[in-house]
Amino acid sequence: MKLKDLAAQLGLSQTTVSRALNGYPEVSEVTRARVVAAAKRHDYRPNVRAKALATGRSMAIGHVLPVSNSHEMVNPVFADFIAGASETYTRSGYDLVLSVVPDEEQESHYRTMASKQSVDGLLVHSPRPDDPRIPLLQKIGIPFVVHGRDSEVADYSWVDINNRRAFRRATEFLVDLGHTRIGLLNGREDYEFARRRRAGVEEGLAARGLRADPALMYSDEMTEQYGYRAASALLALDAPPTALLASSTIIAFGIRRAAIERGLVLGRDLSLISHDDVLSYFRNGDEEPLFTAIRSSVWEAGRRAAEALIRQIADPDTLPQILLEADFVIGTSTGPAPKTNAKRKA
Amino acid sequence: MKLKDLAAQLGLSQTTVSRALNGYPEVSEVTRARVVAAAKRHDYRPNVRAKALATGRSMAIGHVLPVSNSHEMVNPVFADFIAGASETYTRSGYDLVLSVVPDEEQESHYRTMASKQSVDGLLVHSPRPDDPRIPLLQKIGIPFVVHGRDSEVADYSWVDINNRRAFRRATEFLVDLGHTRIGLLNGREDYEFARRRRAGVEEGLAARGLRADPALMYSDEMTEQYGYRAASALLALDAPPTALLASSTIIAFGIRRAAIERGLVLGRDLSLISHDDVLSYFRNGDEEPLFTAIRSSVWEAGRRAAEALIRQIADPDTLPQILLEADFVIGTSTGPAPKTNAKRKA
DNA sequence: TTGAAAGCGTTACCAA
DNA sequence: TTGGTAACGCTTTCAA
Repeated sequence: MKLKDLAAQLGLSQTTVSRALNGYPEVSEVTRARVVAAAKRHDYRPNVRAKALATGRSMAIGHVLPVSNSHEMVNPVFADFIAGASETYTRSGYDLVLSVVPDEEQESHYRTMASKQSVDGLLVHSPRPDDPRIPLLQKIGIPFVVHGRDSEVADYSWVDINNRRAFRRATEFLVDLGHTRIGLLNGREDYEFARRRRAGVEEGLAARGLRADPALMYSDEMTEQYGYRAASALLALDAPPTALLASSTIIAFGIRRAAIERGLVLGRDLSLISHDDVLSYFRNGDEEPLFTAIRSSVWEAGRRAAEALIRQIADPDTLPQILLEADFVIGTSTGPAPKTNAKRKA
Repeated sequence: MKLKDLAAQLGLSQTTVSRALNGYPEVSEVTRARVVAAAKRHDYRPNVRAKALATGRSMAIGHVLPVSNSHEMVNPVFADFIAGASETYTRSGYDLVLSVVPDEEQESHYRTMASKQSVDGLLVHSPRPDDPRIPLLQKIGIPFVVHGRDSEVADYSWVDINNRRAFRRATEFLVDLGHTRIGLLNGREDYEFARRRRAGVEEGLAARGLRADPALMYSDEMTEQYGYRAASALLALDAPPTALLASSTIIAFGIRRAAIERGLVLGRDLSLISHDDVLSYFRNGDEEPLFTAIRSSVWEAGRRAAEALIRQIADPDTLPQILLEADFVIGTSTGPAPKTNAKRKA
């Protein structure tokens, strides 16, 4: 059933039917009611492609997920973020066009999307410092919202986690448990989020009168192997850390492996806190565990980003804004610092 | 730059330019070369919407992810599956249109997609037994591939994990470690995958001369709370299980919580194997840990599903087929059965 | 308040 | 091997 047929059925012109269905004011209410009823009766749905061509709007929003080829893997937080966004899009009649693209093809992919005109707006994930995608999109003039941000001051709309505060809080939490040697297994510090996390750790230590020990701080691509190797190195030190902060779940897997190998029990011999981690809880035994809480937060962030983007598409003069700065830390296997420093063997 | 402009520039008709660019044979190679060069020079990209309208093909494939409202959450395996699919789509020029839809709106959502004609094919996730979506799609006549399957015999193309064999193997593995009381925290057994998992466990026990104990088998919506409550109940038994099989990562979280609360150490006091789980490894210390392996498998499954779907779109007469029956089990915190049955207190 | 007709940017049919 | 022109299904301008 297409517009033409429907119009013929009703003895009206396509124009009128189109207007009636799209809520234009210059249609008599009597006519509109008739049209709407008929449309419902015949289960008429406009062909989106034709509509898109005619209006110039595709009613679709693009999300481009970067995957590092080095470890071909999707960061799990994206799933919840996208789910939240999708929910909003569906409600507003937008489609979500997802593409998973290797890091190095990001920029060309954005160009393609823009010139194909297949989406009305874009959601940018995982920005890097001075990310070239951002000026590119600004130049192209396509509305976009960034999940994360590429620098301290950002002149675009973004949604982010308060990485600095989260890691500061986690650090203070550990110090208050009695830990004094706290290691950080960070992501690559040429990413803004990683810099902010490191800054948070340093602030937290300073706030408790401790100094950051560079020997306990690692930074690299977030892989399981990295977590394993770095943790192994740290645990082999004469004065090994009693607590570790991991910048991702994946890294935490590696840490876990290293700990198991040495016969260490997490939470007793070694405390572990991992951001965007879903393994365990600060608050043991709560009915609403933290891992549910964080996933909901990410979900919510996706929702807000989507809303902002839709608003921006509708009104391109919308000013850039901070949409959400969620504040959470997820803990896994934390406990007080052990009384002795004795290294254990597997 | 549109086709018209490009044609004008070249002093050719739109028809010829279009043909040259789309690889039609009836264009002289000289002309084609000229056209291709000019297109590249002007960075010409056809408008996908116009193309879609003209061809009737939208070059997009829809994935509809179900979320249960009860625990608003996305199953993490979808992320890898979709990433794999996306990779394939991108290479073939397809877009991936993702929608996350509450369970109860699935069917109407599929109808909408079909009548909007916004996608050329669909990927169906999480089928239920006698899933109404499947006859619906068959009736509509839109190509689709199912991630999972809704019954023992399926007359459509699907990709799935060999749930039965995986759980059978896991069970045998545990028995061989000396476990005799093995609990199962299954998903809802009105899903085919859960039935198959249960069958696998029963087969595994039978193969080792043991009988399944219904008192050790639970089945419910896969939530953390369920995992916690069921595990707590099991661990409070006079003869508690020494090993548990969890049907999902989320359930394993709950089990972990229950175990911690009772002071049990996983892998020593209680063995835990969880399907689609990424927490730990059968093969401790391997350089390629199993959790990487499983994610790659799921990724690969997505890739294959996508390829099959594209093939089916190109040739609607393609016969339904089984595309992959991946065979793996992921273990977390497994170890030999404890010598004593003494219950420990937290 | 309604309708005719001209786009929107392609592809595809039919002639040349 | 090329080109003219009618679709594709809708919106939107302009007239009535």
